[in-house]
Amino acid sequence: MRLYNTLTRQEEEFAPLRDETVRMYTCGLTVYARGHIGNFRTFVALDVLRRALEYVAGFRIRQVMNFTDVDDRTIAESRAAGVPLREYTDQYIAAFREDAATLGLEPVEDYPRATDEENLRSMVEMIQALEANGHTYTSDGSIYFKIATLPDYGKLARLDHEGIKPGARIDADRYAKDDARDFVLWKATASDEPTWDFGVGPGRPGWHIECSAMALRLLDGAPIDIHAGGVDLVFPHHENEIAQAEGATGETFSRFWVHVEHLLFGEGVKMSKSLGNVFSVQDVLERGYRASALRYVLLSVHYRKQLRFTWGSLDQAEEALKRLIGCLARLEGIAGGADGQGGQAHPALADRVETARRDFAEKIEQDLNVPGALGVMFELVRHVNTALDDGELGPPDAAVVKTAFDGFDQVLGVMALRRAEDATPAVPVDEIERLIGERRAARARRDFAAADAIRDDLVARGVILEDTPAGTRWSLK
RNA sequence: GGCGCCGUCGCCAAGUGGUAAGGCAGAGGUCUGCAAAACCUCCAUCCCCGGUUCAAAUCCGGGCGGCGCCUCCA
Repeated sequence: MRLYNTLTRQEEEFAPLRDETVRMYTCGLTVYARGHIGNFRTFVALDVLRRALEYVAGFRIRQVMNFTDVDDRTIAESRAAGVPLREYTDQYIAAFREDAATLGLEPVEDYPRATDEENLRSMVEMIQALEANGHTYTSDGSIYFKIATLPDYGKLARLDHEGIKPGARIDADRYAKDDARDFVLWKATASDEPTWDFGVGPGRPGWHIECSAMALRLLDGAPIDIHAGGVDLVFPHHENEIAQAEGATGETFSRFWVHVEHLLFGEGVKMSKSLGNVFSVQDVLERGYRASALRYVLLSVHYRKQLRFTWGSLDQAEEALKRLIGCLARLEGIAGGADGQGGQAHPALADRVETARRDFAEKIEQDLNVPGALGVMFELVRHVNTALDDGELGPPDAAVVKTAFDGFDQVLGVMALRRAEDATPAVPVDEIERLIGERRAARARRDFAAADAIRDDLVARGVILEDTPAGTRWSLK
């Protein structure tokens, strides 16, 4: 598996350090609001990374994704809502889980929250280690990281001191800092804010410390294999995570850094809560699009390129997906078909399938070239459809092809999602089947008006009927 | 002002030195009670200008355009 590593700005061969198990930390949401589809672009891309490492490269996975449930925003919003912080963030964690399931994200092994006591304690321990190593100073009760004490500070983002934008609002804190880029580790809190006191004085954690501490605590120490997140986290968040973890332990924090590019909305500005141009997964669903189409869109651009999202892209994805699912449905009709006339396998097709499997894996192993892999899959779709049209594809072939598609979807996770959606149609399945039976009878007595009425009625209720040589097939709009 | 990424058919998007994958849309055809699906055929020389090379969308230089980071942010 080759992966682009932000640390070296190069593609490198990846393998886990220990036990064939990938120890991966993924920055999750700050839960002051529902995540938007830009956030989920990252999460879907990292889900594909996880699946590729698991099903293509064959590694075991131990992945941690955090929830930042304490910061200026969460505190401010929960206070505005008149709800305790924990209770306030609970609802957005629940929303995340719902959206993640809707998009078919594989659950990761651990979803720690910053405010869980064992996590706060490990943050305090890390701060104490940093103090012991001389990387900190205190100002107005807050503890800061002094970047001047770490010679290779900036190695990830590659920003030098002169790169700081003149006039930028670099000193947002009320507290005095020695250097504009010094950052807070533990923030002395106002009296009416949540406060914890586990050894470095009363206060709350700075944003960056939680990830360093939780990654090392939950992934058995440095170095972890992969640390990932959206590109906007490169600086300052990930740079500061490195400073904290390496300043405290003296060891490399993470071997690989993977960053997912932004999703841009419409004419091309990033989707972000602060810009107010956000749409959630639920918003997309409410506009009548399917989650599977959204996942497809999110998948269809390489993860290191900006993805320009438009509503039209969902329409295109929907059509592409129908082509894919249509082929699968035909295949299953053959595989389970009573009219299967037996066991002649087609070596030419078997070769095609084998080639496609190999090419697909090759694309994925090349820094997750999902669009390229989709191309491979669609070429196979065409060949399979042709064989199907010519009646040259029997049950044994169908099974082989079906297995290949299942393999593709272990990585893509989009067909299974589609299937799950179709499993719960608005019209009960037995009613659909009864109506198909009635229509068949109408057609048999050449009462096409009645037959068409049944079909039209079902279309109006979101169910599409298609007549094939093997019988009538239904699918959801 | 500093750093970085990107610019491929009407739309989306792979390809990064050997002569342009795939999806959507479109045109014509086959099949079909109709419809749909499917299949076949057609549909680009890669933002511009220079350069390197036997050979460049792919490398180098210069433009033009877009976006991101430098500040909370996936």
